[in-house]
Amino acid sequence: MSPRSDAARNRARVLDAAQQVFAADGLGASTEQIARRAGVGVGTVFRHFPTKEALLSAVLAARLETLADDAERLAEDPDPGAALFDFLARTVQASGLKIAYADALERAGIGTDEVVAPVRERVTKAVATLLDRAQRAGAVREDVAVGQVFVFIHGASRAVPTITDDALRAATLRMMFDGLRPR
Amino acid sequence: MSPRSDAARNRARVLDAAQQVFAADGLGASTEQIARRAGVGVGTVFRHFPTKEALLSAVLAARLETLADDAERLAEDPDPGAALFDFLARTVQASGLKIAYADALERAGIGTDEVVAPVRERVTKAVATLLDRAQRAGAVREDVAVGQVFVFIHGASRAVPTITDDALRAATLRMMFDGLRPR
Amino acid sequence: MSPRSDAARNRARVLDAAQQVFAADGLGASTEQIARRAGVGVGTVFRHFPTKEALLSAVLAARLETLADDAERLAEDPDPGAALFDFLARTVQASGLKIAYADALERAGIGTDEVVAPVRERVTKAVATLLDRAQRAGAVREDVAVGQVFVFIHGASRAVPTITDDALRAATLRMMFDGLRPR
Amino acid sequence: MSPRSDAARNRARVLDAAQQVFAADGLGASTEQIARRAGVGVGTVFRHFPTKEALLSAVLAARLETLADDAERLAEDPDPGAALFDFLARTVQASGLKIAYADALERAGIGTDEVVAPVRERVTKAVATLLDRAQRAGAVREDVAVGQVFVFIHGASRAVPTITDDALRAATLRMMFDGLRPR
DNA sequence: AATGAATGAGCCTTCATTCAT
DNA sequence: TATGAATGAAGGCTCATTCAT
Repeated sequence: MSPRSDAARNRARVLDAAQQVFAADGLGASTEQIARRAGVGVGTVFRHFPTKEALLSAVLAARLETLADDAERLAEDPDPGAALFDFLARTVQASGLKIAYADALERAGIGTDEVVAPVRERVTKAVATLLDRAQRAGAVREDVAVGQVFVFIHGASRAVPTITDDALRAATLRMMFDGLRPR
Repeated sequence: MSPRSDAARNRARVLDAAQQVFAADGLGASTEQIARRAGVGVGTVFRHFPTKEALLSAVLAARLETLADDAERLAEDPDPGAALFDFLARTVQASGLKIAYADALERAGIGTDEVVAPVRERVTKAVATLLDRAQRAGAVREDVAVGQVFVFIHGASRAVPTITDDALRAATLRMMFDGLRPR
Repeated sequence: MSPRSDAARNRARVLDAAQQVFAADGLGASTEQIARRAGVGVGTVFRHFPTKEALLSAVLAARLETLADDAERLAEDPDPGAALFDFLARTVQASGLKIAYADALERAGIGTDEVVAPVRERVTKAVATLLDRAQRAGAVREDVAVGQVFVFIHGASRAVPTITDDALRAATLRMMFDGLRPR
Repeated sequence: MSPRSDAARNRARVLDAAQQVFAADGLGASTEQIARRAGVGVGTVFRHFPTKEALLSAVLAARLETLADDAERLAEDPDPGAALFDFLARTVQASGLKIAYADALERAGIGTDEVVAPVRERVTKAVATLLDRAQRAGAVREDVAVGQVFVFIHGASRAVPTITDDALRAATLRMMFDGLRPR
């Protein structure tokens, strides 16, 4: 909290706070609120992220970074089918973001910017690999394109977390992604 | 025409305008804008819907009303499986609301109020019937509950309309709902 | 002050307040301050003048309107020389605006907009007439162009009002404008 | 080089930068911007000039210092009339400050402080000498006081530099100062 | 002495809501 | 009942100033 002591730490705290607040209150949450949650002044938020959009982009990028990590790690899983569906489940269930993530995914302009674009490409590539392997293993329909997988993620991220019962939520998630399997 | 009917007409115009504006610009659209679109003053909007939330509720209720109508009509369809999936596709593809609808569905507080609750119950009942018949006909998994159907609707409404290519959108929709079918 | 009672009156009050406040505290004065002076809420200021620039333009336009009126009235004066110098003195001495007026005159972008442009043209024309007549009467150098007259006005408006002694201020003003006379 | 001279060099750089930035962007320019231009951190700016006002004063003082130098040098010119008018023209045309200079001159509080006061007195004295000599030589009206000369400088500094055409600007300047000459 | 991150007051602007007409 | 002007709380953002390093 002391000035200068660690700018990077503050940046991270703001990012964290933003993640939580956006998740809890939607993208409309005020910068003030985020600053409070991060334990810093508004000015600090704006110093690190000059615009609300920039903050949003950063949150989204951080989120996608994690996704990419997950996907890349799973690309080496011996069971390609399980790997893909694991990835999907983990992604949707991931604590925290939820709404903000999905919201951001669909907001025009966000996700197109220079901060997010590279990460997005990385995730896309990783998921494409996951998908390809799953298809070769016969665990996923042949006619599924990566873009569709992201639509599934988007939809599931939005809707499924609204279920509070753990078992039911898991079941619904599985069911929705079952649409990707061969019949 | 009597003042009574004048008022009724205005109410309808506002509701219509709200539907369009929310669909086009999101729930953040200003009341002013809705009034302009409806060709009335802001005051009139507030006379009919004392709060933005009330307006939202009314829009949602109207939307659900249509859904219920659809569902009830389809309940008499000779092919129960087709009936359910027709209903789902129609619901998601329905022009207009889309995002606003889904947004509203998940906003806490909305959909729980006295305006929406009854309609919601009606839709639920109608969809339950549709679902039950489809299950009896073997077109849908036995272990699906109505609640889950709504989660599917919610997710699909959010994500699928972001696809601009008509054929791809339809295919994705079908694929997602395929998760409801028996394997 | 009551809503609706007289929107036009409120607009005028805001304009008046803006004039005074800008004159007293410079163009940087806050809208809040202007609202307070006008006895209205900030929202009202923005309803009438959607932007600070718009308010500035309006103030400037109002000011120029008065100038144009003055100039046009004086164009019929039997003594062309006196007419021009009267106009100049009156313009500079005019209570109120002072700083804001001159500031606005030089701010790029302001004075070029659609609100100010027409009035500006009107003043220019009127002053051109005044100048022309004064030159024909031999009261002003032949080689003076209207543009230069405005530069004189601008400079004098800025500097002369800083003199508090009435007689000295008048004398200085006369002296400065003497530069326009034939030698 | 000793820390002493380091500090001195920095002070000068800041002053220089401030001069340029104020001239280019007006007194509203941010301290950050000035620091950047000077190639130092904001902290350094504030170490040397604890307040924006202090910085402004310093800039003004530096400017007046130059003026005083000019005036004192010209006091020995064999042609007293030419000397005064040369001084006036040079002062107004002086690249750099222009607007900021004039702004500062009229802002209450600035120019009255302990930093500026002494220099101001020095300029005043020097200009008084210049004026006196010019009057004795019959190049300037008898009834002109030093204060009025400064008002002329102020007004001309504000208005004349807005003219972009070199010849026209010079002519206008001459014309305005002609007001000081005997008729 | 220099640095620049942190701070928070303050600015412009938007918008739901009220209420005189 | 309809209207739209008025209101003021909030929101995003800027900037002078402080202070740990």
